[in-house]
Amino acid sequence: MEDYKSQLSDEKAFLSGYNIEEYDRPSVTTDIVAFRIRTEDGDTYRHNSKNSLSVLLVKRGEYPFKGAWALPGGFLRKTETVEECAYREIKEETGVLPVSLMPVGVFSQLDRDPRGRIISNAYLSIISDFIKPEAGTDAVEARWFNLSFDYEGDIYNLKLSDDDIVISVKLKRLKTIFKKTDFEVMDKNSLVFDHGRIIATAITLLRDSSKDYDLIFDFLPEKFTLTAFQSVVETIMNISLTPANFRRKVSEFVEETDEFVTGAGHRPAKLFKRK
Amino acid sequence: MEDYKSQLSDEKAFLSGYNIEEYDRPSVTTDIVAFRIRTEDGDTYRHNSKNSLSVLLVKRGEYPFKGAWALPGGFLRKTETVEECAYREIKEETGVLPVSLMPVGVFSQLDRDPRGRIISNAYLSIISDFIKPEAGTDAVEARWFNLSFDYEGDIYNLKLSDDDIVISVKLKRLKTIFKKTDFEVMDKNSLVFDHGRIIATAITLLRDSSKDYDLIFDFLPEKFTLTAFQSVVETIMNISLTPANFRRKVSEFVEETDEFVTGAGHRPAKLFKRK
DNA sequence: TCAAAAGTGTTGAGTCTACACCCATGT
DNA sequence: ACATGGGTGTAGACTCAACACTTTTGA
Repeated sequence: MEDYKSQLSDEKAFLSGYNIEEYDRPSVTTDIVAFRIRTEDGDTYRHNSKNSLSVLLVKRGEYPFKGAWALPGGFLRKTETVEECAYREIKEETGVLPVSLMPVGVFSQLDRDPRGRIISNAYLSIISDFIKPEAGTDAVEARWFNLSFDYEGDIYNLKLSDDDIVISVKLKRLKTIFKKTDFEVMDKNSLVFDHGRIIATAITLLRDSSKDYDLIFDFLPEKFTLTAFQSVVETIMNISLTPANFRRKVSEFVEETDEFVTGAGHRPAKLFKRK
Repeated sequence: MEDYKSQLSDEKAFLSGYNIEEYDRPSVTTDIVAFRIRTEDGDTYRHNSKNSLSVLLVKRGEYPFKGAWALPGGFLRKTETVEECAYREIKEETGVLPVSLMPVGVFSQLDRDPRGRIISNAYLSIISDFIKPEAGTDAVEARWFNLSFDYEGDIYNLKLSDDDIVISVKLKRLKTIFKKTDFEVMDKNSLVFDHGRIIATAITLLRDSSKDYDLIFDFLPEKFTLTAFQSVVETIMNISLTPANFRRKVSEFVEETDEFVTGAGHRPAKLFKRK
């Protein structure tokens, strides 16, 4: 430490002569995989409504892949961190503040973008239906696509659909020395860039991180019924649970309120808060 | 999808006119937090040797911070992915192939490097003592520093030491909407750049990821005793375990061999393999 | 002989799962 | 009245921490 401090004036000289522009620099972007639980309407009397997990795609307004559906995202600016960039992009694109924003990984394959060397930092974002959108949304066409992500062995099938649009991606789960789950897209051209791979990685992270229920609350309003809570878990994990055991398991994470939901044609449900 | 395909020739025109150099681009580096279990020698008769967790630092040969200890790492090259860059750097610096290489996160604070806008992708690497170093090591001074990382409440203390050199960093654990554990360095100048923050994040990830024992095997040779296995877990997690229960818990992850370790002054220990 | 580590057995507390069962409601 | 979801109780299986105990060795 001492011999470094004695050289501070040399260091100043070095820095004033240093020109960062002389070195190779890639372009850096963020892409955001924004998740939302969409409530499907149907019979409301007696029956609870069903949920589905959806992800936000935007229609590209510019080349490359103009007109194709892709993840929202954009270039990193000079005066912001990567996290701030992700936050700004999702806010511009959806008009809402994301409840959470979690790093998914860095995607830097040489051929991932036809414009050249562009590195993407992917973020997982959760958008709550219970937070009102702000004004000032970008005028891009954005749609929530219902998502399914199933597997047989190492082969995964990602399906994004909204009305008549269906995007299907087949992926293979890889084991690498990089430990974290990684996927290889088997059928190219189904989703632009490497966005299929990014979404698959993000949904895997979402499922892994949901195990301690921490992320689950981000999909819920401040006060919720345990059935709503359970339904979000089931939707995300694509499993089904028994209510009796679920409510006991989560009891340590929630706190009763003295409010109830009535008018549903069955016994009123108590509202809970996060503990 | 269709209206995008009909525009392929427009897209070609766009791409041929596109000049990536016109846009802001940051410099991109990787920094590697390489961990190794160091066996401390002492009495060998009857007593098992003690382990300690250590991390690799290199003495900076260039400005800025010339002469200070820092994480190994370097700039991303044009023809490699971020992962390949991390792999190349750690190989050049230690002369060994890392057994694993796991992404820790992206560090992009505006003021993290005095040279200008430089984004670092941090990787956690595990170096096994049981893999022989290759030739062709860079001629930089590199040393393994013993690591301790304790906390009281939200305040964490990171200590790196080797012989007479002691580097101490005090950090605060943060709760953010970015979910993943993040730290803020409280006493600047103790470690150059934001390397204190990076190491704290990496050791937290190492401990979290060790819970399923997956990473633990990377510290071990192909065949090992259950006591050696337990000792690695204890060293990393900074806890102490009872052998009887440990061996039952890990039995599902390992497989017996018919070999034994003898000559230790007590009952021979059976060697196990990863299942 | 004996200290140290290797390894097995057991007990009691706690947790998890499946399922039976009652409660409260609005049409 | 009754179907539906809300909610509690409980028996048996399973898991886990603590600790007593036996085995094997080399100086």
